[in-house]
Amino acid sequence: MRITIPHMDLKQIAESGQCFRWKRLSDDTYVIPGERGSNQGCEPLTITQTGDLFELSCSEDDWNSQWKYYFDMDTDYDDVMRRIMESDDEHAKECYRLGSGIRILRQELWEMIVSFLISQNNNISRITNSIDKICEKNGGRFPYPGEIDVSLFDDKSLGLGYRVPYLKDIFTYALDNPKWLDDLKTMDYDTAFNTLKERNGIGPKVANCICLFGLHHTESFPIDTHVKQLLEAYYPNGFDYDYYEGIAGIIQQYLFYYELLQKKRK
DNA sequence: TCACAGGCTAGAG
DNA sequence: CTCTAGCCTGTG
Repeated sequence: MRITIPHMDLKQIAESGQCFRWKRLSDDTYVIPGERGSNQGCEPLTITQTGDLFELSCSEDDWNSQWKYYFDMDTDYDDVMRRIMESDDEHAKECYRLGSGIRILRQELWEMIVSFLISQNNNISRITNSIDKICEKNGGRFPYPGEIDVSLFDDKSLGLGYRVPYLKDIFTYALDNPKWLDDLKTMDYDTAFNTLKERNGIGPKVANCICLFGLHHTESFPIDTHVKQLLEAYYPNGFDYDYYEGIAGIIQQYLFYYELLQKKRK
């Protein structure tokens, strides 16, 4: 099927660091795994972009029942644009010019927890590599609690390093506490953040990433080394979190993406 | 060789 | 409370 979608750029999303299992076929075409949580067994989606027109390999029913939600079509990105343009935040405006096609995908919570646990003190190629290999060991599907033996993480070829015990702990905990994931989904941002931080290997940065990308708490503002640097460079007097109430996390994505582009140029 | 990469933990002060 | 060494490991 075909559909026009505003404020969406596949390359920008793919490089914004929120998804680790998109397969790039070209700058305009990506394959996105279909299986996610309770939707396991669904076909992967091939999506091609031409301007704001998108060609998708799924049916209109699949779009309405699943992918439309995944691409966050129920968030008002026109309003986000307005909030930036009506501000006096010149740096945010500049970032928005380059990254206005970024959306906060509605990805599956468990996959985000595991992915961002692996992401700490790590680089993108190693993260995707580790996740790919873990999925390989599970028949190409992302493993859910109980689906795999946690001793699998000891395999050195996965390149997980010191994060191995974190992964074993979280898989064991989620299996022993089957309500945990669903409970997280009902919590407000602060409660979810603190509940996540109770787990071994989840600190403030990882917890915020899970809140933003796994629970879609768009007020969550993860601060990694890059964001820390850009805040010091562009916001010496402090970032106005209050002005961006409710959408600071989306703004963070624009700032972060811009920062990556600048660093790539060097 | 050495710093660094989408950080966290534990221990010291 | 804040601060920081050490942690796995591939990359430049």
